[in-house]
Amino acid sequence: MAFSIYNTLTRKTETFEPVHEGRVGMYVCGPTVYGHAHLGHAKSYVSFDVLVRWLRYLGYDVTYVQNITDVGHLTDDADQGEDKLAKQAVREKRHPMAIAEYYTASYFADMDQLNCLRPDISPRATGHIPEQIELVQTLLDKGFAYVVNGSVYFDVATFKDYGKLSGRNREDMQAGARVEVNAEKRNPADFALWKKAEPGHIMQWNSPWGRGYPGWHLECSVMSMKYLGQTVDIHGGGIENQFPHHECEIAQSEAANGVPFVKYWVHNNMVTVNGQKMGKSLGNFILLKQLFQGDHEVLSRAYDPLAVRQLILQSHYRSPIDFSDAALTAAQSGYDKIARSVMTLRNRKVTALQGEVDQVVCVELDRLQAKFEEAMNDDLNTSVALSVLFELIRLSVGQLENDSATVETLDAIDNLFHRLGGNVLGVVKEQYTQAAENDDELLDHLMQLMIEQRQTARKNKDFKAADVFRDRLAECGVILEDKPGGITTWRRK
RNA sequence: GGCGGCGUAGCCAAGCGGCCUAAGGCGACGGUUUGCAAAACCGUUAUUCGUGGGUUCGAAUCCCACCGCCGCCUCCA
Repeated sequence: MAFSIYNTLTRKTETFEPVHEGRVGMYVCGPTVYGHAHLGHAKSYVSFDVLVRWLRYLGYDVTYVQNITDVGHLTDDADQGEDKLAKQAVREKRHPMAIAEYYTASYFADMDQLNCLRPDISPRATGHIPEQIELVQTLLDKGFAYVVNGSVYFDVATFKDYGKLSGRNREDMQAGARVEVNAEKRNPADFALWKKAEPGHIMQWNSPWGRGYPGWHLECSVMSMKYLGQTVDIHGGGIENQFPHHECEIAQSEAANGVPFVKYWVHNNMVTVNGQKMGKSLGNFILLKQLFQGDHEVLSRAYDPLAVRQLILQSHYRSPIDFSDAALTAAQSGYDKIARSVMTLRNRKVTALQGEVDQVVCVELDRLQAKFEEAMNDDLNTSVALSVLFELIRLSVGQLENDSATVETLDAIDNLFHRLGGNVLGVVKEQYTQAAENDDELLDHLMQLMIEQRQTARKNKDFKAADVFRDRLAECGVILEDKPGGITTWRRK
């Protein structure tokens, strides 16, 4: 069965066939780096990470490009609103590029925790200003754009396909227009390609039209074309970007190139928190760092990044997901079960006997792999794929209870955990350690416990036992030092 | 006002015309195990899919109506 994916452009699930056989170019709208990543980023990038991993599993040579938006565009196309990066820069009293640098590093750190593979290319918008100017010039030359007072706008009336992605037409939008009309535009639906910089605007560049900065749809078109060609196989992003962002990308790209910009548009759905849209003003805005540390009033504890990943994969990427403390707790329990089962299996391999692979187990493994592949091929049904992992656990448990299970049989099971749970879903780790993330704190507590036990022995004049404590700890590389006043401290050797 | 989605057990969630008297996870309950716990393991937990009609030999799955919830249409992943 071939891989099928839902294409927003055609509103159908289609069999996936890349433009060039065996190779896939995939572009995903990346974050604007003016703050730490939040739950919405997690859902989006975990979903696309699984898509990349699945394509690679299928044998495609994937080039995954995800931009970093390091120039904060205006909040709308009218001459109002603020540049988000500049705003944050003022708040933090740092240069906008320092802000971008800082939050880019933060973003990658969070995505690493979620076990998202790094994109092959992470191009920065500010590193592609010449290319963006070039595209604007092309559009002007071809008559799809016009200059007004140092700004350049795309003339929507010249592009007949405008609205094909989002199912809108210009008439409807004019009827329901809410955005204050920018007097410079010929048509309210026209969008900025290049904006004239106001005197106070920090991030600005020279252009044929004067000092200014690029419109917010431009960077994705330019960087997608530069690294992946005029027609990319997959362009992904959040559903909220379907209009106007992606619609505008299509318009400017196809007007310039005369060929389709994207073959498959893939959009993932949004997250809610406790049933409501996540928003800064609603008090339910959760950053990933807060989630991983349990540092938020709606959270009862810290959650393992991979448990969060598992929660995301439990539902479909095109369905909205509601994050709640209860949902996270449930996902954490499920994740712990997988981790413990895999650990138990791997530990057992050390002592198991050598021999033949159990053929009955093999047949079952083949069945599970087929079920997994079928689910993933069906528009990435990660929920069913994940359920296969739990079936695999049951199979594994059965073998662990069987004293004559061979290393080879256990290996075959582990191999499937590794390939399906690890390589594809990214919830099974390569290596598990008993140690917690915050080892130092744990160590402190354990040492305190040890010292208390030894104090009790000393109080009872059981110096022999007290010495055994000290000697055994010394063997572990820990030195105990008895200070005056009955205080005992410890240090590493 | 325009566009789109959703409503399946206590909770999350898959299924999208017959294999469904509906996966999987969490929780709960009963049992095995345990000095007691924890963990682990076994079992039970929806004859029914928001409500009411209709189409069909057959519907959770298609159509209509109604009720309820959510998102997008302004930057947002």
